[in-house]
Amino acid sequence: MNNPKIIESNQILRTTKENFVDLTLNTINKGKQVLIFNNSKNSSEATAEKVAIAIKRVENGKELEILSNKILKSLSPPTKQCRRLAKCILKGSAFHHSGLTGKQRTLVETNFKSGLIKIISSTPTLAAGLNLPAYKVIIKDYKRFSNRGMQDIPVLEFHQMAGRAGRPGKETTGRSVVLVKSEDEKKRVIKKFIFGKPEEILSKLAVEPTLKMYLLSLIAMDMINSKDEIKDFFKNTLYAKQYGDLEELYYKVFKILQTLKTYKFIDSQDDYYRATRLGKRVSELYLNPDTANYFLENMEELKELFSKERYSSLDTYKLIHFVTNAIEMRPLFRVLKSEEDIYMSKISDLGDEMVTKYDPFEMDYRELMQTFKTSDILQDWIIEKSEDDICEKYKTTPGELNYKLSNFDWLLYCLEQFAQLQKMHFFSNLIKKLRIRFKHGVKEEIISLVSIKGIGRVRARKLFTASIKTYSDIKKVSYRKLEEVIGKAVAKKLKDEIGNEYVENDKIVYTSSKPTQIKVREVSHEEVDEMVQVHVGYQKEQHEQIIKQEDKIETQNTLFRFM
DNA sequence: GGACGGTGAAACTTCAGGTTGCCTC
DNA sequence: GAAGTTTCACCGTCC
Repeated sequence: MNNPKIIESNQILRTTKENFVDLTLNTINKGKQVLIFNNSKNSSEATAEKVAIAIKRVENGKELEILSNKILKSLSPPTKQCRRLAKCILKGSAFHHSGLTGKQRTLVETNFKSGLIKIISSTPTLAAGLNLPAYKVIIKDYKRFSNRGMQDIPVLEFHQMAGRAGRPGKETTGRSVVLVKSEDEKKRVIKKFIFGKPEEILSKLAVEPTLKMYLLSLIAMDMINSKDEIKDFFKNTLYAKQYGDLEELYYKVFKILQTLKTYKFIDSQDDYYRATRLGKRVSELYLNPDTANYFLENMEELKELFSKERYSSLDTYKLIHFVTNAIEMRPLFRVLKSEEDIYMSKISDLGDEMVTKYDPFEMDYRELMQTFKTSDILQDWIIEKSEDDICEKYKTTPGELNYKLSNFDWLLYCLEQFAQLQKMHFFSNLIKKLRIRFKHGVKEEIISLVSIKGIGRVRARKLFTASIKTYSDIKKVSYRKLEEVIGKAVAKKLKDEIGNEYVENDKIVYTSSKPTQIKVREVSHEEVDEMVQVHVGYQKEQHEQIIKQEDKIETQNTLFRFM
């Protein structure tokens, strides 16, 4: 292969797509670091891999090996993505995108800052927010796929990326390189991105869901209550300054106030608006009022679903599907072409049974398929499918899965709160249990085991399979047996803490006098219910106290602000 | 002649992001 | 628009 021809002109180097490897190697050979920006996750991984392959020798091999191991062990068992990243890390090259877990991202970021990692190939995640400067920035793609085909990224974003070059206080210069294919393209890029004007920042206040949320929270905090205060507030926003059309904004605001009233989140008297107790809670939960209303409207039906003697896994699926339909779960997992048939038949089999019925005027069919795919993924998580299997089956990544799980957990929490407010204690307990299952990704039968410190879904399943099903089983079982199941280190820790035997100088000591620091609790199925009951009772008590105080304050005619 | 494996061209598919929200120990 | 993946036709080899 010929050497790359690199022509320097202004701030742009003309080269070919393949030559980013040479550009990178040139820089790291001088002991400096490189950031490479790509337009897709796949591409950022492939780029990091290509660079890693081209690197023949690394400094700090031992430290990189340790880091590579940490990356690999950040998920148990490691996924394909973990293995790919760990392999790249051995050469000091890494990729960074939303598919990485939080832990992996932090490891990549901190070790790039410390200088151990020399190259990060990333999607635009790194351009915004994170302060990770490097001597050289390579913008491999300045176009990105959108609904209208490949489009130039915004000038502002280009500047964000290019602006990562140079490390203030450490170096006096930095270099940004953008890869183009022709002289004409080079001219266009210089004109648009280097000398062109960045886009104006526009207010999104008038976007209805946003406006609805903020309006409710402003009223709930008693920041604006009267019609005049509301008008005055919006008159002074960036939106009003930019668009000037206040009448249209006021029209929207008062239409939304009407909706919030219908939802019973606010009430009004003589053009004075106050949030109801429910409205305040919705605002505190930071939940979109439409979602809150959607939850509340369907509470009875959901409660019915679980009031039977025994509920089925299909009932749980219905609940998952119901929550998945909340706007906060958007964007949902995309349905691939090869999966369309699966979801079409799923919809024809189960569509009518779901709590949320399909309305073609509200949602398109593709999105409907996505609600089922997302529900399937969440369902697989709580029946203990491994992350690797889930990622492989649904073509997704651990990072995206975690993100969706945390969103889902928050929505379940909101649902649980509404159940409590409506005194549906049985239903609220059930959601609490489901939240434990989502937190750990486990079936109901091992909930009690994952409540023990140091026991996650993998170890809990191993214990359960070995007939060690409860806290007292752990206490009763011999250290040797425990060691066989979950390994020496964890077994020792558990026995030291909770067992009637502990390990000293590699010898098992039997005792009943060792001071135990019990950080764990035995929780059987029945006990989970009981604990939840106690907890609910306690919360109910607290809630009643708050209400009493609130009434007292209100009767004293003092402005009560629910913080 | 049929089964199998390797190869390469053509057709098809996919493509970024990730706050905050809550609770408890 | 580009890169990656899948599909398919074709060819050579082996039994």
